Amino acid sequence: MARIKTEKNVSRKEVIVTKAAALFREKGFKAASMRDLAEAVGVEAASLYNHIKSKTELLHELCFSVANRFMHYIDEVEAEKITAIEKIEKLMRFHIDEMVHHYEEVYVSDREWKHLADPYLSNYQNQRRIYRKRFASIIEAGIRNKEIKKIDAPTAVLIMLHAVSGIESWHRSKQRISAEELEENMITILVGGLTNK
Amino acid sequence: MARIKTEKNVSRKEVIVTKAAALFREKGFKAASMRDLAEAVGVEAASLYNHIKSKTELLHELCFSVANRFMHYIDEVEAEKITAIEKIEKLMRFHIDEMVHHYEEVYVSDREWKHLADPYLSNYQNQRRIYRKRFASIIEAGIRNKEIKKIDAPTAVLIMLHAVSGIESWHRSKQRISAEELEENMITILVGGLTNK
DNA sequence: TTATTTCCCTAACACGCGTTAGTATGTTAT
DNA sequence: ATAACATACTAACGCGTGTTAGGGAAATAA
Repeated sequence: MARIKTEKNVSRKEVIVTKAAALFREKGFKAASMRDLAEAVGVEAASLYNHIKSKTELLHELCFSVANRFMHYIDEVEAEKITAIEKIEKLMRFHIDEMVHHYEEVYVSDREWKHLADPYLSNYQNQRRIYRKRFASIIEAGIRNKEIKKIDAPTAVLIMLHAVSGIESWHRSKQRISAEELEENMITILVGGLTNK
Repeated sequence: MARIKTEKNVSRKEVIVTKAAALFREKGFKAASMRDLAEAVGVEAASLYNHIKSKTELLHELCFSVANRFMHYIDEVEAEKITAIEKIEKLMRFHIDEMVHHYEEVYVSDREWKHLADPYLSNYQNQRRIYRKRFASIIEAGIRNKEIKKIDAPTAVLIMLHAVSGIESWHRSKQRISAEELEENMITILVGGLTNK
């Protein structure tokens, strides 16, 4: 009889969630079937339901675990006594690291959250909106004390956040350059594009 | 009896393709059903098949019409006798305009091409790869004659192209700033981020 | 008007989906 | 060894999907 393999301190549910992230990333949430997932896990589809409540629950878990990580990090950064540019650089490095090291999860939560159902959907959208507002506030503070070019802060946030998702292509292209080089290049262009002079 | 309304010089098929773009953008290709599309068009699902061959054909048309526009434009730009930075600025402005004025199509072709079937899939992926290579070559030329910072060109391309897709949020947020302001801000940050000094 | 073509309808198909019920097997605790 | 539990299986459900067939209505051509 097949059995879901677990390593120490990893529940069977966590194994499923992880495999789901990879599958949702590859095929998209709607196109990925529970039978696909079962096969990836090495078990029959019905057996998954001993560990999870529904397919959507998998998406919840992915989206909110990612969202929480970003929320906690921006809490930290906001509290630090450093320049606006330094805050933005820290945030961007965090985004890049997350996209590099937790690729599947982050990608899925970024692209597939539309398929969440209320009340999770509105909740998620709210968190996203708030996060962007807080990011924009940092930029605006930087503009006021002339660290940063006079630009529209919300637009700058859009650019920053979406640029990071380009790392998807880096993953697919088999990492032609190292993660560190990737990070430095992105910081150079993006933070450099904001900085005054 | 219901009938698909057409204006002059617009075929019924074109009406369907346009509505499909809006629907695929809103729900995603897989989640959008032919019955949804039929309702949007004002007709029964089966009736659509008098005008189209399949659901996938709709995706083909969208993806390749967008891809062709970008390919033709980069042809033009490459042929011009202007600096690398000017070429990049022209390309970026084109990307932004396309994303602003043909939002649904461009968005769909950017996010849903995964659901194309071979041979269209490989064809599309190829075109994309080639386009990015050509874009990167322009950047590399700019680096050689010191117009542009010493950065990894393919990474810069990723950033540029993905940043543009942030315009999606601008569309959803009901266009707080004008399209022109949006464009100028994006150019300032992105082209500014590349430029040497 | 009549003949022809274009378009849309209803009905139905085969299929894949997420999920549940009921049962058997393997693991852990007594 | 035996009881209790966790986890897997098979079988099946109701539903929504893309698509086809065949017939009737509306527009166009004669």
